[in-house]
Amino acid sequence: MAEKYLSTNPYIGTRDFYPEEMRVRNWFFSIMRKVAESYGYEEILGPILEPFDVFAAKSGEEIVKEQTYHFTDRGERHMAVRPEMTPTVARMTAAKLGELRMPVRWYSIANFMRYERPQKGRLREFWQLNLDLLGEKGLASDYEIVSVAVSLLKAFGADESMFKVKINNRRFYNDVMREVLKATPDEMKSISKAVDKRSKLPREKYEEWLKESGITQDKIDGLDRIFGMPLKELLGKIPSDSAGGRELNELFGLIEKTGLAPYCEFDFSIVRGLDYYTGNVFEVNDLNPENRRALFGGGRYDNLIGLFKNAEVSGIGFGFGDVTFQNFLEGHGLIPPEVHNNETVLITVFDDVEYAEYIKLSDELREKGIGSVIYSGENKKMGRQFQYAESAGMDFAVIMGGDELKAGKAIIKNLSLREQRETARNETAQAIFNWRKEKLRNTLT
RNA sequence: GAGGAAAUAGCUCAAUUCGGUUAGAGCAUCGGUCUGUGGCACCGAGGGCUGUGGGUUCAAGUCCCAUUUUCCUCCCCA
Repeated sequence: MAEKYLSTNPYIGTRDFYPEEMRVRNWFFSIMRKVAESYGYEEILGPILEPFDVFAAKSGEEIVKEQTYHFTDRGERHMAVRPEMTPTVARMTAAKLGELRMPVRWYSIANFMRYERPQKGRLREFWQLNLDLLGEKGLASDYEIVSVAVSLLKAFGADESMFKVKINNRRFYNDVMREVLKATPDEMKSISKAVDKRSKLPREKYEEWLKESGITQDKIDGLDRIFGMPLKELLGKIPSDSAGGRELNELFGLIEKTGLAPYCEFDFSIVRGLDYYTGNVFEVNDLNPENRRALFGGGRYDNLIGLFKNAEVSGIGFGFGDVTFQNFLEGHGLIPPEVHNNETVLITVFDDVEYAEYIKLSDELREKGIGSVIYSGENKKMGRQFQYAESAGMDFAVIMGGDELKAGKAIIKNLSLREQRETARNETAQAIFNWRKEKLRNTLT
């Protein structure tokens, strides 16, 4: 027999956002927006569906073949639910190449889907801040992107003990593999896959993995020597005209002269899964041992626009997922308690005041930009009314009983501080506004 | 795609080695003590086909099979 009712569970790997969850999400995305805009980035958005081919060309085999939700529409078009934003950004840039003034600084906050087995820090539907700088090849833009990444985390109160930006370069990586390790293109592929595991896997397993791919002990030892070398030494071992080496060297030159040095480090194991990266690539890691996942991943892509137009527009950017980020915030205790409140005022009610008076008060508050709700429970004990307000996350209550009404006054009560102030009835909105501002100042200092 | 663990009230968990009356508690919710100041106390109430479907048995929350979901690990990645 069929089940009597439909399941209330959201689809596997997706989440419902109730007000409580939505508040947290809105809070951190609004801070991200401010940071992005402080660097001159403008918000964009694209459709959730793109032609399958937009992703097929460059996103990496695994993502497209195994993890994309795709289907044929009624017009026989092969469509995919976006698993990432960058191809859409490339398409949008290519579409308006002639009229866009370069460089373009864009960001978006959007949801994506990947058909995967959900686990810690990874779901099937996730949201992501995506930020890209297009049309500028110089290292200043690489630096800027790293700087935005660091600023984003610092805006939440994170410091260098909590995260690390790990930087490498695709071209440099290839040069080192070829010149120092003398690896063939085939070997390079297998090594790339294993490199990521080097620090995570037990040593024997790591070696076993490599040997299975036909990598000799000689080369494994060579790899170890490479990983042991600081960037400067490695740079000395490859030809001085290596573009990747120069890019990496210049980027670190800037980083060392500015405030970013404590947050960044060179890490030869950062390769990134997406196929379209060409130059500098980076990953931001949570240093909390409980949340060993990359918070961001990003890098430079030189050839993506070329999919759509015969033009060379280089871009650099990153994606910053909400699932791992929330783990990051929770893990480091960076979600302030006020986030769980909303700015709504409860108007408490008394039987010795006509209900119409409360409607008038509520309308007045709304007109002045203060959201309010009139208490509507059966039980009108004051304690009950306050409890209701607090559990609903409201920050203020207004008390206007018969006595206050006669005197032309009202009492505003800050629910979290449990303090109250008397105000003239017609200045209620202003008084709440002022008190909220005080509160904000206190939390900022 | 591979492996492991789990699923009992809205939430967190109980339910006596080996199946045995009517499946309990805390928290939360609602009502009351108590309509002028909420985090306390006391009293009371509602809420369960024990994830779903089969099977074994006189008897299943408990044992077996399947299935779904959740969590974890791997692959991969944000």
